[in-house]
Order: sequence, then C-alpha cells, then structure tokens
Amino acid sequence: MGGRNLTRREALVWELAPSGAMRVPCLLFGSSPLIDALEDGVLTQLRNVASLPGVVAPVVAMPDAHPGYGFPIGCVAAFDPEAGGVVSAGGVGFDIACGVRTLLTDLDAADVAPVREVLADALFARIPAGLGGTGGLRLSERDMDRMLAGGAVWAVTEGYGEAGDLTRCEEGGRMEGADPEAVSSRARERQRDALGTLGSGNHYLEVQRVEEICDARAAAAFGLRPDQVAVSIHCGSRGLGHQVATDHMAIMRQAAPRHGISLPDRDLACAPIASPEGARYLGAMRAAINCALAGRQVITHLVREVFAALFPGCHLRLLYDVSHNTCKVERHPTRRGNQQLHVHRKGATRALGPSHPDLPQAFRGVGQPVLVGGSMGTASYILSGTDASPPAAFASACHGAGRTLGRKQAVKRFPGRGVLAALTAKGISLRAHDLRGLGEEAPQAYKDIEEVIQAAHGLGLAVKTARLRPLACIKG
DNA sequence: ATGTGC
Repeated sequence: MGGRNLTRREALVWELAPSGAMRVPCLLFGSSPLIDALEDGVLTQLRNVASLPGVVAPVVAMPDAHPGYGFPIGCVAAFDPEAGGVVSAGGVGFDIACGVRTLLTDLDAADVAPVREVLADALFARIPAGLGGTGGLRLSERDMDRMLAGGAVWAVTEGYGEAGDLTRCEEGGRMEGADPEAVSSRARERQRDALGTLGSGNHYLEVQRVEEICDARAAAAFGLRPDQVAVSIHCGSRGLGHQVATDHMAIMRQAAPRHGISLPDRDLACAPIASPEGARYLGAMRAAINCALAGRQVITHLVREVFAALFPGCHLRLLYDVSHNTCKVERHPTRRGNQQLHVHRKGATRALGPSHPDLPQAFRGVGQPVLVGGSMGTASYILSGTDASPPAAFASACHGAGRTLGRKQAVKRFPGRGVLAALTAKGISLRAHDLRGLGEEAPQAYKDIEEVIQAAHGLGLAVKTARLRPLACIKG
C-alpha cells in the first residue's frame, strides 16, 4: 500500500514491518477499503506500541481500529514479563474494563412494540446516566473495598442480580488479584455515589430485537431466537477507572527513567510488569475491572425491575459480560512455545474458542459470545469465538464499529437534534441526557458495522451468530 | 472515556 509501508499478506491481513525503534512487526486486520480509510494516527500509534520493551510479535489492529490514547482503539498487544515486558496504564486507557453485557428476555418484539415509548421512559428514569451522573448507591469505605475486591460477586451478595449471572461474566464476575489499597482516595471519592450509573460518551443501554440468526447452532446454544428482545448495556468503570488511569500514568511517567524506559509517546506511560509500579497498577486496574463488573451488575438489576413492572413474569437472563479495555495474564502459543503473557486489549474483546480452558462451562463446545456493539441506531452483532482464530490475534476480536471521525469533528458536523430526529424516524425510541453529546455518536461518525463484522468473520476471529437492531436507546 | 474542553 503506497507510502504506508504496508504489505498485504492475505486477503484481510496487512503487515507493517519493523522500522526505526520498532521491536516487532504489526499486523492490521481488515478489508482493503477499511485499511485504506485508516487514519495515519493508527499506524503511528501501532509503531509506538511495537517499540515498547518486552512486546511480543505481533502488535495487532482490529478491523474497527481508530486512533486512541497511546494505543489505537482496536489494538491487541502482548508483553512478556520475563523479557522486560511492560504494562501500560495509557495503553489500557481511561475507561478501564469498559464493556458490554447482553441480557436476553423471553419477550418478542411484538410484545414490546405497543409500549416501546413507555419502556424507554421507564428505563431513562430508572438508570442513572450522564456526565457526572450519580444516584446509584452510596458506598461506605468498607463497601468500596468489598466492591473493588469482589466485583459482580459482591453486587450479587448485596442483592443486585442473581447468582446464575456470575457464571456468565468474564472471570466469574470477580477479577482476581485486585488491590483496592492501590486505588487512591480521589478515585474512590469520584466513585462514591456513581456505582450503577451508565456514564456518557459512547455508553448506552439499548433494547434490541434479534433481526437475523446467522449461525443456528451457536444461536441455539446462546438461547437466541428470531424476534427475541434483548437488552445490551455498554459502560465502564466511570470516574474510578479514569482516576486510576490518571494516577498511575503519572507514577509510571516519573518512574520510567529509573527503569531505563524512554517513552515514544507520553500517553504510553508504562512500567515493567515485574516492577513495583507495574504491580501496583495491575492491582489497581483489576480493582477497576471489578468496579465495572459491579456497575454492570447493578444496572442489570435495575433493568430487571423496569421489565418486571411492565411485563409481569418476564425474565431476563444474562448471556454474557465482556470487557474490552483490559490487561490480562493469559497463556498463548508463540514462536517460543506456550507463553504466559500480559495481553492488553484496548477496544478489543476477548474471543475464546470452544475448547479454551478459560471458557465458562456453559459455552464449552460453542465458543464465547463475542458482543460487538454497533454505532447508535445501527445493528449490533453477537459472534462466537472459534478455535480456528489466527494465533496472531491472541484470541481477540473487534469490539464495535469504530470511529471514522473524532468526537469534536462529529459534534461540529452533526447537531444532536438531527441525530435524534433521524433515529426517531427509524423507529428507535431515543432518550438522552445531553443533546450535544448525541452529535458525537452520530452513526455517520462511525464505520459501517457490516464491513467490520464481515472482516472479523472472514478472518475467523469469531463467527457471526446473530444481528440485533435497536428498538430503544438510553444515552448519557 | 472523564467533575476540570479548544
């Protein structure tokens, strides 16, 4: 590809060969049009990530990649602790454990249609959201510690949700190795009464209809059927994760010279996995993962209350909960054998195949549900993980449609009022706390989800299982 | 993404 030093390796695989300070090559996943449309910033950021100490080949860009903070969003990068590998607070980013959770109802779209506006109003009233949104629960210091160590497991013991939900969460709903003590008092204060709130930006709660089943076997195993109503929740660790990132980036930047690390980009603040700074960040990050898991668990409870009031006897079963901004310790086959690596996924979801040992029992033989949220007003997809995924992907897939326009550009170009009108015209009940923020999320500011999913499916990162369409959407 | 926007 002219001027970009990209070599096409396969129909959907492009290589960025090492140059300059790069230690390993990068692989970019996507069709020719997707790669053509990539912003240069993605390539620069990939080169920077590939220059970090202890990075394991290759650094990967998913089909939904776009420029992010330090790492591109839609990036997977693994590091070897025994080769001086680092963990990067900037790489994981500000919204630690931002993720998607999908609940499946036993309702048909026809059941919801007559009360769609009422349902949207009820969800909007019940689910706290918006910038600075509070009104969830208020945590004592003791409960804060329990939440940070216990995640969704803690939330269930507090009465939010059902024990059965936990087997349908990554890590069983509780991330091991969390160190609540590594979470600053400022981070705690920001979260004090924000747990169970949706947040803002691209976060949303969507009521969806299963529009098409693409893989009957996987869909049956997941409990998906045509016309079924589902609810997807997309949110993260709110102010706490943001503050953990801020705190530890400052610590890592200060410690970098001591570890002999010169940062290619100050946003890539990192520390050796084996260092005190690295270990402390990992402990705090895992606590933030628990915060996000607990938050989505609390929201699940609120959603169930709303549905129970409108549809007596209705049950919402959790399909799965995935995080797409994390760093996790996993074993992966590499040229050096089966290595234990720290895998950063920034805007990338894990996609475990049917025989992966970390897969929850319920999905053995099928693969992990891979939840991919589309842009506002467009389709979302549920895919299933596959054993045939290319090893270079470190068992990962895309996480969304991916932006084509930055937030500021999008706001300038798309007034919120127009976005609201367009979605309303499409039969979607939209409720938003911030009209201006809607412009940021205009569908035109995102790639075509169909193109992204086609690439992921074609690469074998995950297999298309079902497509869902929004009926109602709650925005921060 | 986010209690501190360019």
